[in-house]
Amino acid sequence: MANKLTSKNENYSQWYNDLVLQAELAENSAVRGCMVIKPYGYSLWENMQSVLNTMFKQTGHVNAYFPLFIPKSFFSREASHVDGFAKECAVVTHYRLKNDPEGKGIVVDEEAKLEEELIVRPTSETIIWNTYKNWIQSYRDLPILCNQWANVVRWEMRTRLFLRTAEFLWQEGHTAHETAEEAIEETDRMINVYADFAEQYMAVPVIKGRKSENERFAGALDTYCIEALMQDGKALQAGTSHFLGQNFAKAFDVKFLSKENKQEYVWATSWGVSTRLIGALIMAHSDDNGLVLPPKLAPIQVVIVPVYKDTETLEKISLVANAIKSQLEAKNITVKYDDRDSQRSGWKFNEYELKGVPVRITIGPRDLENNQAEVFRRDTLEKQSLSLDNLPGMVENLLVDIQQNLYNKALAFRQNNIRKADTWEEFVDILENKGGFVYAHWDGTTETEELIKEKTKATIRCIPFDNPYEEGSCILTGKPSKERVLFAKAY
RNA sequence: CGGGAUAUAGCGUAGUCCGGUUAUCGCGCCUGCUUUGGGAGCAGGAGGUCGCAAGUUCGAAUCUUGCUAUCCCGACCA
Repeated sequence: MANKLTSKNENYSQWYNDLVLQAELAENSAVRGCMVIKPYGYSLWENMQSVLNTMFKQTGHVNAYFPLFIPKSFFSREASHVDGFAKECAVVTHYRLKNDPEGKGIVVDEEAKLEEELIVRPTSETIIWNTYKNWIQSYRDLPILCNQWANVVRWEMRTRLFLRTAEFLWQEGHTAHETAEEAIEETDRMINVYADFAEQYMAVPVIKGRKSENERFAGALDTYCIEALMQDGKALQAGTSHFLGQNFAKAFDVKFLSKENKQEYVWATSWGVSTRLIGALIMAHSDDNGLVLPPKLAPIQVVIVPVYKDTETLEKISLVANAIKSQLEAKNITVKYDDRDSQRSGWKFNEYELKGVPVRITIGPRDLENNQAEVFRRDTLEKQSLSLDNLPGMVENLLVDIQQNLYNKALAFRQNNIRKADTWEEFVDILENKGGFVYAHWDGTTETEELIKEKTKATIRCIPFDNPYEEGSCILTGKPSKERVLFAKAY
């Protein structure tokens, strides 16, 4: 028998890790902090990419690709950008190896030292703005609305599968606009696209808001984000959209001739989501039986498992199973019929639960006799026997139902885990004993934010957009405040 | 980069303090038979530079030194 997943109450971290590994999503690679995304995990990512691409196109964006390597000098043009990323960059210094003259294998050829070191992109603002400079002369060239699907490298000290790996996959959108208003509108548009994706496809409810100055992206004037709550009560930043102002335009000298025949710097945004979303998906919905995937993103939406004693029975079952498969596929449902003889049916039940397949259809001799099939839903673990006559329609509805149920469950969990705190004692008590988001007053200073982080490990996740005006006093310093902000311990 | 710990088969481990026959056990893998409606049972089998290097010793997984890697806690972070 394979290892059972450990109870998440005992060790959430271990639970998560087992889940990622056992559900065949990913594994640690030979390279420190990097991961191998296995076929099943990658298929999930491809589904996410496909939906996001559609949403990007609907909002007028196009895909493009920019270099992996960034000359070191580009990097240092925007001062706060360097500060933010310098400590975690992988650097290429040579371009050739040679045989060791002392016969000890392969060594770096010191003669092949690069004149200027290349940085493996931790994000692409600099190389893209250096390129945009050549694309933009007139207001007629604007806006530029490009997105890039790429890998990036950030040499983090501590890593975790999907949540924080040294190399990760993401998309990064980089846009250039004539006016600040237009750029802010774009920043806002994209955070809404991300929120819609998270809620409607991932079934993960998120809170949209603005980052505090301290948590802002390196080089941005404003950072919008979506924050999700995981089942262990920790928050996860699921996506960000930045209003970059004219910082990068000035650093890379990107000007355009306006309608008024004046040279002006362009206004910029950038926005991105990464494979971290897979981590969010895992931690938001899964249970001790394994992964629970929302039907809209699941690589396999329905699996059919035969139960049989002899090959003759299997043949009969296969006739029925393949017919059901075709009917479901006609409704654009992804179906796998697992008729492998090398695994027992009980083994398969567990396998597909572990992989989070939303619906399983079991067909055995009993079902053949009664013209029915057993339908199992992953989210509630409930089984019911359904007549074959209207099975495809029922399954189609079931998938919709599961998608909605997952969202409702996650939303209810979040509502139960947002608490207001009005005193420091209350604040600390919630963070230590209950977890989740704490909605509290803050005096608006970075010093106080840092102090709170030091004392409780909680950070300001965001200042929600729909925040009501409310007079109050800072949870720590007692200074006046006009609105509450969302605190939480975060991944 | 600071503090702590660990390294034994594909994975998880016993043995290390106190050196001594053929390195323990479970999962997984292979073969055969019986099984198949919730991770099958029995029988047999394959698989090891005990992280790397040097040293002490008649003898090292075990002791000493150096190196490397990984994990946990901090700092950092999508």
